[in-house]
Amino acid sequence: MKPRKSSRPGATGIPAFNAQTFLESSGIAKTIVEYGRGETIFRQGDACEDVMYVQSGGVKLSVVSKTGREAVVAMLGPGDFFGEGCLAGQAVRMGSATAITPSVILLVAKAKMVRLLHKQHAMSDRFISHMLSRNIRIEEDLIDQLFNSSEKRLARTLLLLARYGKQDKPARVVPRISQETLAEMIGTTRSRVNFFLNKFKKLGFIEYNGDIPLKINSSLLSVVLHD
Amino acid sequence: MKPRKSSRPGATGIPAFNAQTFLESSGIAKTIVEYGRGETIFRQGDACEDVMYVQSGGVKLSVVSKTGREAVVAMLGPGDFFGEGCLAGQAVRMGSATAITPSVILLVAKAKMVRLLHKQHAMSDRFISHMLSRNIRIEEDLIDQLFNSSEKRLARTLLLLARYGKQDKPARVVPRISQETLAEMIGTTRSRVNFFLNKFKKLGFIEYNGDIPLKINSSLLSVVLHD
DNA sequence: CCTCGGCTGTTCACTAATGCACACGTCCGT
DNA sequence: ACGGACGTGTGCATTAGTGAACAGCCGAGG
Repeated sequence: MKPRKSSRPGATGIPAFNAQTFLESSGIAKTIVEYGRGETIFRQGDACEDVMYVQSGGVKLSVVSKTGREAVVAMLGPGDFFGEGCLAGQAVRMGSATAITPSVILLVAKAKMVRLLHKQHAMSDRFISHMLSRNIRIEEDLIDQLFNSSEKRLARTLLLLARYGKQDKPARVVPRISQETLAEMIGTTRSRVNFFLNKFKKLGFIEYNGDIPLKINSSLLSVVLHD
Repeated sequence: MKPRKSSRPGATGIPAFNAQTFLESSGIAKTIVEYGRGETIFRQGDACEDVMYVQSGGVKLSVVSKTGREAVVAMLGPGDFFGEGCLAGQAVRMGSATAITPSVILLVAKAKMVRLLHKQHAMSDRFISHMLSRNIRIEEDLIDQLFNSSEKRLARTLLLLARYGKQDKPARVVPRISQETLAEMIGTTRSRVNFFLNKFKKLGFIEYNGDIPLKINSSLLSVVLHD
C-alpha cells in the first residue's frame, strides 16, 4: 500500500507524483544508496552514467576551478534530480555532488531514464518541472551575480536558505553550514562573509552568536536587497 | 509513421526533429510572428501565456534591475525555445526578449504546449534537450561569474559568440554587438569592455579596429582563460 | 590531560572594478 | 548642412573586494 498522503502538490501546477514510490515499485531504480554527512556522491570528472534523485536528505553541487577554488552551484533537497547532464550527452560529471546531511539517493541509468521519460507521463512531467524550476533558480543566481554586491548576495542567499526545502514554510532558520561554504555559494571570500554576518547581527537583521544555524528576520534582512 | 532511420543520435543522443515543420503542419502554432532588428518580443512584466520558438534569426533575453541596470541572460538562435517559464507557473515574464536580427518566432499557448509534451515524444525530447543544454549553459555562465575576473569573462564570451549558432563551425567572427551589450552580458561596465578589447588587440588576440564584428584568434584568446 | 583540526573574529596592504567625465567619430533624418 | 543619437577611446578619483595572516574558541580523540 502506498500512502497517498506523501504525494505533496507540486508548486508548478503539474500533477503530484511520488517518484520514489514509482521508481522503487517499478523496479526501475536499480540502486538506492545512503550517504552520510559530508560523503561524496560523485566527483567532477567521474563517468556520467546515472541520473540521481534525492529521496531524502540534502545534496550540495559544486565545481572546482583550475586554480583550486571551489564554487557551490546548487543545494538540493528531497524531490530534486541531479546529474541529469548525462542526458545531454555529457560523458563526464562537470562538478561534484556531496551529501550535506544523511541522504538517500536513487540512481537511474541514463538509458532507463530516457525510456521512462517516454513511457511515463508522470515521470516526464516531474522531470520537466524540475528542469524548469532549476533553470529559473540558476538564472536568478546568475542575475544576482550580475547585479548585486556581495553584501546583497549574502542577504539573498540567507533568505533563500531560510526557506530551504519548502516554499511557504516560515522557517527563519538557516541550516548548518560554514562561512566557507557560504562564501563559495555567493562567490566571495570567507572574511567578507564574516564581516557581513556580524554587520547584519549589529543591525538586528539576524540572531547570530558565532554558530551558523542562525535565525534571520526576513522582513528586516530583505531591506538590504532593496537598498 | 516515423522512419526509424531518423533516430540518428544527435549531439544529445536525442533524435533529430524539425520542430518548425511539426509545429506548423500540425496546426499547433497558432501564431507565427516576424520581428525586425531591435524589436521587442515581450517585456519584463508582460502576461506569460505562450512558449516561444525561434524559427530563424536571433533573440536576446535580458532583465533590468530595480536600479535600472540591464543584464543579458542569454542569446538564442534558431531551434531554441524561450519564455518557457510560464510552464513552471510564472504568471509574468521575468525578463524581456528582443530580436537582435530579423527573426521568425513561433508561439505555442501554454496549455497546448503541455498537451504536446505528453502526446509527442519528438516534441518532448526536443524540449527536454533544450532545457538540459540551456541549463548547462546558464550554469557555466554562473560558474564563470563566480570564478573569473571580468577580463576572463570577456574572453570567454567572445569565444562563445564566435561560434554562435553552431558548435563545430570554425567561424572566428563575433556577430554585430555593442560594447554596451557585451558589458551587460558579462556584468561589468562598458569602459572595462573597451579597455580589454584594446588590450586583446594589442596582444594580437583579436583583429579589431573599432567596429564590433571583429575577428578573434581562438587559440591565442583562450590563453587568457587558462592564465 | 593536552594537542590537533576545524571554524570563527579581525586586521590590513593591495588590486580589481566602478562610475564618471569628456573628446571624437559616424550615421541618419529633418 | 546641421544637430543629435549612438558608439567608441581614455583618463581618473573613489570604492569594493581580495588574500593572507594571526588569534581565539571548542569539541574530538589519543
